[in-house]
Amino acid sequence: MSSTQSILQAHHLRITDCRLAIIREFLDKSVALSHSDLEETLNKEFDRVTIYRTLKTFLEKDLIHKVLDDSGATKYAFCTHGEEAHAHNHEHVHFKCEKCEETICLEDISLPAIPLPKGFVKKEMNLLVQGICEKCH
Amino acid sequence: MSSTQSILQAHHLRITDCRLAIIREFLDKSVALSHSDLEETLNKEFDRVTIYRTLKTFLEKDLIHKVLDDSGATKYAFCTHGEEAHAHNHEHVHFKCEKCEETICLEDISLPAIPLPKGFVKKEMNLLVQGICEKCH
DNA sequence: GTTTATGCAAATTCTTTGCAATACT
DNA sequence: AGTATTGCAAAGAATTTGCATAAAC
Repeated sequence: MSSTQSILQAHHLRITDCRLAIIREFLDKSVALSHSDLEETLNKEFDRVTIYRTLKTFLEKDLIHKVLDDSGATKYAFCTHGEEAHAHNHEHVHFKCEKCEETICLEDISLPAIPLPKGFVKKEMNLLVQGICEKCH
Repeated sequence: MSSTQSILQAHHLRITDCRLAIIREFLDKSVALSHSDLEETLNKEFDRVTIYRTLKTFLEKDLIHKVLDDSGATKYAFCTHGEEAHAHNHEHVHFKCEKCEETICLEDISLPAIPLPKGFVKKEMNLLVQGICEKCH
């Protein structure tokens, strides 16, 4: 059994071609992908609607998470953290290149505590750094 | 001449009712607003398309900036920083309440330097903190 | 008077929903 | 066999474009 298959099993999801293909995309590319990125790459192998539903399912099962983006398009990235180890890691740091528009996860960076005004409770933090990546320099 | 009018003049924009109304909204509410927020509040006083175009113009002239949001809707906030003083302030910290969905600017917080991988150049940073605000607690 | 912004219509794109057929366990 | 997933059609949002009219300078 392939590792992509066991990922689905671990999350109590049925093994289907579309789900396997989408997981493989995330693992191969290791950048944040939008619905339309997937639609293009999978080149009409699966219905647009199926891709929407797969992304929604993956989100609910915490296989992927949303990545903030200023373009309007919702992007997603695979949650690579081992489930147990980082189950409560709700802090994400991403870098988006303004030229190639690729967004990558900066895994190793942790955010400092942000002093919030009184009465505010933090649940999650997302930092998006924008600039030029090493490939486009 | 009102202050909203002089804001437009300072950015070399013609003074029109729609532009004045949208600026007033941002100044009054002091939270990040989406196109549909404005459409509702301005209650059909202006065409949907005109609001889109006004937001686009304001973005280009740096009167407003995009605020990251995980809902898919693009939100905008007024650039309150005095232009000269903070012209190069490309760091934004926002807090979004998961209950009331309001997003506010945390003006006074500055972000630490993020150690980027070699070859990466930072242009802008956006931090979105999500949780519960003091009103919804 | 010239230039720019607006409103309306219409075209695109993005996303969701319902339902019957199919695939998974 | 029973349940969940898929594909197709179609509906509903969100966003953009073209063009004639109206407003700003």
